[in-house]
Amino acid sequence: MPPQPPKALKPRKTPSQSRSRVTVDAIFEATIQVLLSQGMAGLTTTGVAERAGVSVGTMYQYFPNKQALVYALNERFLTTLAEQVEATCARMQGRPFEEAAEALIDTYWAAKTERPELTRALYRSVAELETDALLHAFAARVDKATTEIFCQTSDFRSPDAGEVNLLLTTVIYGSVRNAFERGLGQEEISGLKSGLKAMCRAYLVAVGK
Amino acid sequence: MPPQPPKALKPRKTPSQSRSRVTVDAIFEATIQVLLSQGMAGLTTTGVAERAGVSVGTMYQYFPNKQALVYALNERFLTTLAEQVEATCARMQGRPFEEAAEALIDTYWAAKTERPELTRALYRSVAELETDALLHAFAARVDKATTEIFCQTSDFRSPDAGEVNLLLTTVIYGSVRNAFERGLGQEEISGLKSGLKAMCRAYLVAVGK
DNA sequence: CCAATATCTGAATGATCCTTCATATAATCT
DNA sequence: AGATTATATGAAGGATCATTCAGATATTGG
Repeated sequence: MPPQPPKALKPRKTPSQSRSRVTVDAIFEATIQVLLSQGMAGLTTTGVAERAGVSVGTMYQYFPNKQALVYALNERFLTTLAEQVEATCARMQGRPFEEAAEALIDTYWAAKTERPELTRALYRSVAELETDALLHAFAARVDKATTEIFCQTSDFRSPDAGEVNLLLTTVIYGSVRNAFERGLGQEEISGLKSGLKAMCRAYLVAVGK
Repeated sequence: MPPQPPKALKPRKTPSQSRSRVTVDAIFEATIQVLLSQGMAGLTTTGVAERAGVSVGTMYQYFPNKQALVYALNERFLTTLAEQVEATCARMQGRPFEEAAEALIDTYWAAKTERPELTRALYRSVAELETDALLHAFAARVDKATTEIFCQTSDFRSPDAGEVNLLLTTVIYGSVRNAFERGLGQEEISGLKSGLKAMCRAYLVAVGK
């Protein structure tokens, strides 16, 4: 594999007939399954194809290479997450930021908790790809949505709203991830969640208008 | 490579003569260099050996396989970090927790900032290994050190000290990591650092004795 | 029903690269 | 110095896989 530019990560062809849409879905689901059971190291094109019940060639009709597959998978989930965050922000328009922050935490948490093992697998898979652009775009999109909330309803005094926004986003996102990467029990996890909320609330109150 | 048990991750042999200690150091440094320039995907045994100026066979005298090499590298850094954390905790014995928390943040931050690119590379490399045990041991060691501080000097009321400790550790560690994974400028980074401190402080004050 | 188009197949190719081992050189010890 | 142990060499073996392509099968539109 050539070191830097993995050719292209973009899909090769978009399905037009319904049977190919089924195929692509099957490939995605198979990728998830293999990722869950074998991890990124055990993810082979033939393995995924077999699990999906299609031939390798079919895979290559939609994804130019293996990494494009994992890339697309992550893109899918990040897009969904971004939409959920935007929805939460829209719903929280005009509410006090403490509430908005809590709602954001709930949103992240729910998204990651839905399939915890998959969450961990995806976190790992991202590390082995050229996903900087993807992650950056996601971060920008989320920042935009949250900034609107934090700026609109507020007149912060000391640090400006953008800074607070970056801090909250970073802390929330990072903490949620870290909470997942430790192998914690259910009680500890939910304890962390409410603790994180309390922390954000305390900070906002201390620094707030 | 067999899916699950990567044979052993333990070193094969410990150097006894001084020339072999030099060799092992060279291998470690070469691993770092390759990791920095090619990433985990471009890390090959022959590549590392070449960069280190030794033959592949030599590498295999000290590491049973490629992953053991990366494992050992991470182990080295985590051990150093754990020692630094313990030192910080020892130094902070008896001081108010707000100060202790700030000192902890400084310690983490300094460790990660020393070689930022290496930090990112190691974060990524860990994802592709069976490092659960390693990370768990590290987490336990750090938890132990910080717990002593937070329990000793304090009589918390509502959530118990252990919970607060877990929360702080998770938030600090996760936030530092996330701060690194965004590609931020120097000003934003240091803004985040002080913001994180303020947040921990606000939380501790709000919940504290 | 017949083109035209979309989708699928999977053996064969070829590249990569981890790992071994028989042999060589250097250090240490007695 | 001779024997023993430590360390180094790197070509060759062999396994794994990503990727291609020439040809088969299915769907659609006219």
